[in-house]
Amino acid sequence: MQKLVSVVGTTASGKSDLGIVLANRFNGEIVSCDSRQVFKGLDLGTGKVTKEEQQMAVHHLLDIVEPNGYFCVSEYQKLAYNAINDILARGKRPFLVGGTGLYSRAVTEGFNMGEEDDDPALREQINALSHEQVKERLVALGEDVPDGISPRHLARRLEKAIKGVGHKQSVPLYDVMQLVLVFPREVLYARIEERLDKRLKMGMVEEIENLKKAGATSAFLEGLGLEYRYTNRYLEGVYTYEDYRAELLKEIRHFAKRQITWFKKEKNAVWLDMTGDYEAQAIKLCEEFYNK
RNA sequence: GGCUCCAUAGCUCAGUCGGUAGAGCAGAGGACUGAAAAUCCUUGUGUCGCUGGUUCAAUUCCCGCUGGAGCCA
Repeated sequence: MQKLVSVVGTTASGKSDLGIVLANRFNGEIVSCDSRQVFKGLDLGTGKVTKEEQQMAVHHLLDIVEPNGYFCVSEYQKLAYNAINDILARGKRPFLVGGTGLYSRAVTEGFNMGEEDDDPALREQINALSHEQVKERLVALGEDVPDGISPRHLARRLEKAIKGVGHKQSVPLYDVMQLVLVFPREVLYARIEERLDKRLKMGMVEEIENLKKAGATSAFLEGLGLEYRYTNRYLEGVYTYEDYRAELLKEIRHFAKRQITWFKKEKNAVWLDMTGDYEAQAIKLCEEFYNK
């Protein structure tokens, strides 16, 4: 099995920078693993690497979807597999770098997603049902209904049950080592705040204002969450600037917490303490992994 | 200087017609295989400002004190 190093971590944990260091050190290329950076024009708000940084190492899977467009895990997985295999075929090393846990897991664990066709009509039909009705239908189909599952997840289960596409065993395609970048909580929160203010100063609000002018819908921006959702609301006059900043800051912290919860279950993971000499450690870990 | 109001969880506040108290937010933990920066779930003991009094019993009533807000001068 070919080797794949994956660099994950919370927002503002320094993934992009470390990715570039490792790619340069090991003759590698970066496969971005970020559900929002795939969109064109979402730059400051997603923390996308700059054009200059993209010169420092080859980056894949950035700017591949138009704003307002649809994108999902299965599509990501396909594209990521292609990018990784292409990099390997050219004798280089792939580095999966990004904070979208579901996407990275789809690749590192090899989710078996099959060839399920989108069925917007069915989804619409299910979305029209109440949470209780969805439960009843699942039970009627003989499916388990776990406690505390969110309405959206349950709806998706019903969609799968109706189509008869069950949960298939994952099939990993690569030998994976994952680096999970971690900061102590207080340090992370301070970094998040510092970075938000930096982005605001660099014109994040204007970026999103321009996206709106170019036709990005409120529904699209709202669905993206965080920077895009709250900046959109601010531009629509829902918040004062002060409340907008405070609210967004809080939501980014919540998001980071959810990411940590997710990463705690990652397999083949090494947690990298970012307050130490993490670059040297990461390089050493990669060397050991490649020589294994 | 006089009068009035306020003082309860990290924050904003509710409440106890006297039997030691509860919401929202924050914080913490968790779920999540085709929307994932999304979508959800769980979690609240704190000298009820301090002192004294009345009472079987006071955070709740009364006196005083301290701090804050307002009004009159």
